[in-house]
Amino acid sequence: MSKCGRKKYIKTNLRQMTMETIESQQDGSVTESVAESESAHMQTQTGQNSIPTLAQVATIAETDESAESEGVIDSHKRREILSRRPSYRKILNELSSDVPGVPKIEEEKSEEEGTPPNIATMAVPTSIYQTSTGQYNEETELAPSHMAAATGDMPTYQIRAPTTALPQGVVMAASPGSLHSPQQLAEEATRKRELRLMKNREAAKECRRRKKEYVKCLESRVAVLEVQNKKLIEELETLKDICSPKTD
DNA sequence: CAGGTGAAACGTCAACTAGC
DNA sequence: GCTAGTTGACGTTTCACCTG
Repeated sequence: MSKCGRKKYIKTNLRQMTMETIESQQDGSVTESVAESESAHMQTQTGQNSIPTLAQVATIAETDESAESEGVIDSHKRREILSRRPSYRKILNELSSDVPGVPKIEEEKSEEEGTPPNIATMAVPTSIYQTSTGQYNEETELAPSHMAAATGDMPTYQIRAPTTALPQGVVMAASPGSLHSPQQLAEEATRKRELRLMKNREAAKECRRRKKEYVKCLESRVAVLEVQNKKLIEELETLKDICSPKTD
């Protein structure tokens, strides 16, 4: 098995193991509350798109097993198993409204406002074009970064910070209807694709950052609840001692 | 020191949701 | 209905650490 294949295997199983762990810890005290709140969010926030129950997972897994034995892998079934959960921002923000100590995930402001340190400050032409629906989209040209940030062979691309006013040299791109030549159409398609990729790249980074924050938050919550649980157990023991004195 | 390994981060795709 | 945003999955790269 290749390295990637192994990692994939581990990742997939890790997810499954996590679900199993939550199930096996249902009788636990602290982990239960976390798992409960987690699953509650999964079920309440997404409605029909919520994470399937463990029984459902097991059922689907069984059917999958038989299907796989026949050599048929249904990607839709896989999707069902690995269905989406609500965004980390939502989960955490809801948690924060329930629990005062839980911080909210805020939009990156302080760090990301202004020019990021590794942005290449070369002049990049930025144009804004109007879509068919009348929306103004910012068309940011991709600029290969010549900074040391690029460690790999692939060039890294940086985003110019959007500006509210139309910058100099802004070109109101022609509407799709006015693009005649196939070359223009191809260029437009390429630009759109690059823009989409660039946006998604940034979105993925942001998503990962939120996920890390979310995990940290859950970990700290577990720590707090563990302490609470310990205290309550001690209190219970004390009360037990008081209520049932030894008859020596 | 070269090679193996695991973890983390990344870019991309695709499915999905929310907002308009 | 369309579009932008979100996120799981996957493949790749990079880095640190370990071992022979």
